[in-house]
Amino acid sequence: MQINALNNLNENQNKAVKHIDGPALIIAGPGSGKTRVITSRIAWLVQNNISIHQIAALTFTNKAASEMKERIFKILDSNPVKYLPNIGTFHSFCAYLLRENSELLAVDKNFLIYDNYDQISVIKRVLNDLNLDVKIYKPQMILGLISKSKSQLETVEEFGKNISTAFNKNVYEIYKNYQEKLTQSNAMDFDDLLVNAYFLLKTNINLLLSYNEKYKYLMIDEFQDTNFVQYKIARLLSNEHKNIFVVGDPDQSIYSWRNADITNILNFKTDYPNTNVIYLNQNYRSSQNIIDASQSVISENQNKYDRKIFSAQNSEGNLIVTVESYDEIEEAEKIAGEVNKIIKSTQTKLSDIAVMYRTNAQSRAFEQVFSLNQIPFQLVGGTRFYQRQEIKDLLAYIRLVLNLNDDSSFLRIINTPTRGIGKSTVDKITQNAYMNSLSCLESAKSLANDQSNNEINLSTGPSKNINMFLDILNNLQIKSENSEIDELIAEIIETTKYRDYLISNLSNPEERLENIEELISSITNFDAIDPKNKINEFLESVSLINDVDSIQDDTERLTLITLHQSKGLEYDTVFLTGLEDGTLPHILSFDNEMEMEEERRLLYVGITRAKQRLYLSRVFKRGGWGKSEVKSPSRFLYDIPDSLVVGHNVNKPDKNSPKSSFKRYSNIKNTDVKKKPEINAGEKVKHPTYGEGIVISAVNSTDDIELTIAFDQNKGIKKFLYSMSGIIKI
DNA sequence: GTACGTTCATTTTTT
DNA sequence: ATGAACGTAC
Repeated sequence: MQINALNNLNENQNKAVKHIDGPALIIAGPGSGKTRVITSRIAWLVQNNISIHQIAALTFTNKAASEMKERIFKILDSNPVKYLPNIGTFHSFCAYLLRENSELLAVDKNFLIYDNYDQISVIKRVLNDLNLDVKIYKPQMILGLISKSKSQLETVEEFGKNISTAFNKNVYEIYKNYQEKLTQSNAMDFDDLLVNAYFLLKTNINLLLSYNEKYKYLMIDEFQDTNFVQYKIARLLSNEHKNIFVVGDPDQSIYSWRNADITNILNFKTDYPNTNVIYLNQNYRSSQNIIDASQSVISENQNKYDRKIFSAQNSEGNLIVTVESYDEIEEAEKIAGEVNKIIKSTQTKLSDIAVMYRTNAQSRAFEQVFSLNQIPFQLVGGTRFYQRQEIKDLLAYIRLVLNLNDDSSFLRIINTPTRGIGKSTVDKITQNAYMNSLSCLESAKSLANDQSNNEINLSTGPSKNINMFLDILNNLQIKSENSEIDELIAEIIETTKYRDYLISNLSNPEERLENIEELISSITNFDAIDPKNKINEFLESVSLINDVDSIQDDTERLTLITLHQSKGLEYDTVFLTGLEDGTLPHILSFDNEMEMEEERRLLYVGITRAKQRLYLSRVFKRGGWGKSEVKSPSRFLYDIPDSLVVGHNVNKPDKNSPKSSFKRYSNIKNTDVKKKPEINAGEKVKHPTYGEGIVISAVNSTDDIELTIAFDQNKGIKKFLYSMSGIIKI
């Protein structure tokens, strides 16, 4: 077997790759080739007669897993890798373990994986059952507490033991009911996958031994983002052979809100006494200027891993470019222009360019403007394909047909399309289900048919409608048993008149119909490991992978991606956008020092994705929910030295004043606002592009004046920030 | 009881 | 933009 991956490794990388016996901890900076080291090591092991099946490689994100598979695939030049369940995320690996050994658990092999949407729907139902206020017991927050407890391997009972406040007592009740509902629906949430896999291995010694025998070598990428359960699972899997090889960078830890635990790295050496620790501080990715900028940002953190990253490149590279725009549309337009310029004047391809942002909502403006400018792009995550209403509806039908206990799906589609089963009937169904420990479907069936037995009564109209719905389900079930999945979907659309519903009730019906077509083709083309189990495998991939938008690598596209998802990736040119206080750092981390440091690491991750060109973009005003807010520059921008930046630097106007005059964690003033004369409604003004107009209104905002101006001819009414607009009085 | 229009509040990151 | 909550018409 010809293996080329081991060429061109430096001394330390080589040492890491060839360190075979016992535990190894690789602390590596950005761009040091972490994934490359892992894949090279796998290749090297294979070269030394270890079967690829004896190696388990666990990653944190799907992207990382598929990247790794792709690389291994290239190195080994053969394709069993594609289907290997032992190279993947922790979650998919655990789901695999659980399904393989479902007979040891009290669960059906085809358990469902409840995603965030399903989880929230369950929590809301529980709150309804228990008569608790959604405003106080915010579902997302409750889920956070439950997740935290689970990832500490605490049981529900243990959670219940340590409660002092009335609030926590209710959280405990919610948690208990939540878990019961999941069990009843034969479903697991993301944390259950990990927890159950852990207990499965922990309590079945023979099983554990067999997996220790099976997986002789264990690799973990992005180790800084593992949580407690994941670490415990890793310990079990490496229990016998102790060939555990982990790679991580504490400065890139950005998932603490998901209970990622940095102490896993710190304790590693204690837990594995013979650990070989290798540091990789040389950066092979970025130019010196980019590295310098990243260092200047990260070095302001108190909790910093102390080390010096140095570049493998000789030249300093391009200066970092700042982009300043009026609002998010102009930001997207300027970046679109810059992208076109780069494509025209350099060798850079669209696939070498990424636009990154803090929150998914920020992708909207880019989608709009790039579509308009015919710049092909690929949206990673975002309002994901599988989160779309019409897709969720159809998947809910499929899920319910396969598993009648799936209450989340039942409640989603019981009246979608509307079929005369309104809120009060649904309330009765869930109430009856709660009181008699029934699934919602059973509850509905009994309410509609044997009314004598229940305290709750339905009148004839809703009863008839429920039975109509049950008939539809029955027919679909029969259909599902003797036809292909695309026929089932066609049948669903047919019998529910979903198309009519969609056209008359939802926005953008054409787009939604296209999405349904895409769903059908992606199911049809889905490559199942076990073809007989195709639909279940597909549903699992929908919950766990959720990433189809990013699989299309056949055409040249620019990438739109959140900073979180960008981890582990690299691009020739990176546009970091939304560098405003409140966006990055996000406003919700303002009063928490730890979270603020994590936001800083997030920017660090973003900066270090760039190889050659880095753009830092911010706006003066960002729209949210109808409203629009004046934004100050991100406080992090002030940490990047002037000398590294070309364009308008936030530091420049303040050049002579000492930096300490600037209060880091307090409200920062927009220093870029020019001194301006008064301007009032009714005055005549001139704009550089739109020409002459009349001020309709002039409203003072934090640091500026918001102008609404009506222009001559057909240019219409436009809004500006005075300091940015170039508007002059005439 | 249901459908449908209006109003009001919401406001991160992901497996 | 989206969903819950409320009011109104059938």
